[in-house]
Amino acid sequence: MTITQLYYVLAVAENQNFTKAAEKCFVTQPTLSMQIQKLEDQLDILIFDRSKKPIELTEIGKKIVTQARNIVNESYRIQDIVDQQKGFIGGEFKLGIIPTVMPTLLPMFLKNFIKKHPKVKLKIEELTTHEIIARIKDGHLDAAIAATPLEDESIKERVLYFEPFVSYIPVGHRLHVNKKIDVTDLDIDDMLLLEDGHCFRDGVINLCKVFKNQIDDNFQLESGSIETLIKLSNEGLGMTLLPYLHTLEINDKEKENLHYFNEPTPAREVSLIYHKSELKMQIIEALQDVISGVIRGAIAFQNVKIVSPLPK
Amino acid sequence: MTITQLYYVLAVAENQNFTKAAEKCFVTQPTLSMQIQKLEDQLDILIFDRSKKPIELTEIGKKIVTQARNIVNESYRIQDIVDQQKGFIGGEFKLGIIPTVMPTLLPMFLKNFIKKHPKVKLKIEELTTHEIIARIKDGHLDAAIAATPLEDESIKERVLYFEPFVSYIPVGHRLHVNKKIDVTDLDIDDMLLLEDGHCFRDGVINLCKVFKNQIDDNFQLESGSIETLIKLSNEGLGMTLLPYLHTLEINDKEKENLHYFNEPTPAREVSLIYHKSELKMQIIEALQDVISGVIRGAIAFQNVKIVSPLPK
DNA sequence: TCATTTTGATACGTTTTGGTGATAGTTTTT
DNA sequence: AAAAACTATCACCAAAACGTATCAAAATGA
Repeated sequence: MTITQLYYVLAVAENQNFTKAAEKCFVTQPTLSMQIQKLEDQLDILIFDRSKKPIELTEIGKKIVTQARNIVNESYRIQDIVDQQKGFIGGEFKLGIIPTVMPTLLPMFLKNFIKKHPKVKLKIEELTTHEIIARIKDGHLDAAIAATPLEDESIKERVLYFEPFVSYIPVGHRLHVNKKIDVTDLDIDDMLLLEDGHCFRDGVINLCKVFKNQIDDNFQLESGSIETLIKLSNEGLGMTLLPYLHTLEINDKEKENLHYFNEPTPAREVSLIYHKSELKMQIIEALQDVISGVIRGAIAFQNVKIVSPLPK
Repeated sequence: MTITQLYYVLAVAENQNFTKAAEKCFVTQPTLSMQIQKLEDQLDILIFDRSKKPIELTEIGKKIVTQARNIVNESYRIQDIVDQQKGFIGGEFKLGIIPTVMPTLLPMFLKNFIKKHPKVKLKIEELTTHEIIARIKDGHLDAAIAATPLEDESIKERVLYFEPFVSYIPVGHRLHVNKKIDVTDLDIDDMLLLEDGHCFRDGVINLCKVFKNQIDDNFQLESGSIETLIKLSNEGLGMTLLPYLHTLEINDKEKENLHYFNEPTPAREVSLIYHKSELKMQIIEALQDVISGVIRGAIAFQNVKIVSPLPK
């Protein structure tokens, strides 16, 4: 049994296809077939059920894949230990970011980070919290930036900042006259929401403390981007909530529609999250340093109250 | 990096000697040297400091060895998963047993176990609790039988039985007239003890609740075996305590010197212990089944009070 | 101090293994 | 029925792993 064989098994399990798996591993398909057969022979079991199309794992195959992932990940840690010892910060690093953080935070720290750590090959992907959690667990992401707390056993969190919610209330809305807004003023029914899947949406819903059995979904305006929410709101279709960093980028005219909350200001907690196995911690810590550095000064709120990003 | 290379590193780290390590791995010394060099080259570090004699691990080498042990152990688990799936109970199994349990318990279950599980190649070693803990942690033992609780994070325990302490009081001793003995009657100063390192000794000391600052060690009779303790006691050199199973094997004359304790009877807890990683659980459970089977009936005490086997 | 032993590294030849390309045999898709 | 997609198998090659013989350095010991 070799680490390579286990790696091949993982590739086939993920792609459900020998040919594609071979490409991902940069070897030919026969190589992969033979190595996996060899492993199966040695263990005297079948890992894959080749009669099913697409290929499936056998019962024991599933258990072996779990353990194989373990071993392969642990083997990466050897290089990690060496890097740590040498103080080397580099190599490929896959970072996920949720959509409502990506456009505002990324420009703030990316150049800084690349300049400070040129040897790190950052691969950044915009993903929902749900996708992020799955990919951190299966090793396809090294870390991610998401709203927390996630309450997930196998994921660790390092808080980066607290980002207050700000109301965006168009002229003519019943709340537009109020200078400051209180959480109790909110009504989920005239609130423009992001599409399902965005944790910011869930945060807003949690904040509104919906007591009704279900949200009235006969006519619920939803959008995929915060930019669109603002435009819809301008059209008089309702108010909406924005993450604080977004409010720094809207034009002066629109800024007049911003209404801050009474303290304690509701806010989301934005964290750097990563697998509990703590692989590539040097890079994770480097990221944390850079982001904390740029965010310091950008957000200066006291007395915030964290809103859960999870659908209840 | 291969699992084999990591295994070689472990062997050298343990033996502090390439030649001996090579023997243990059933390869020649150049093979081992080359593979380790190759790994060191790939990682671009030195794992061993070859200038020291005997050879030493470098700082980073120590970390790598820890991780290598991890990976190698986890790789064994693949075979384990397969065995479990097949219901196969076999292969080499290294069991440690503490000296005060070995002679009484081993004959009771060994034949049974071998008959029931002929494919298991049992390698049994008599070791102190201290040695057992170390060897379970470094993977040289698969499981052990010892007095518990051990309060060790990385070791799991499955209680096999509670074995009462029985007083052995020779004719002429001040307590010989008492039919039953109470814990409060005990005096550490006229008690014959096993040598240092035996957990049964520590159990006895704990039982005696020594309030004095230190045991009077000007003249303290100690012995390496319980047989000897009985003989010394017969010579009038003091009383001693025996584990219950030992009392089943002494001759009728000596049986008259046995005095049981008032309830709650002080007893030691004897458990099957193993690493928390739960490798070879099928065999461990098979062992537990067999031992529990033979012990049932052999010990029928209610109302026992467990004495800690750890030196305080 | 000088011979002997121990021990790790090196050189080189042999065997094993991991890998490729071509192709055959299935199953699925069109 | 033909084409496409996919995995298994075969022959072959290059690289890796391993063994034997040998060397150099350090430790041992007389």
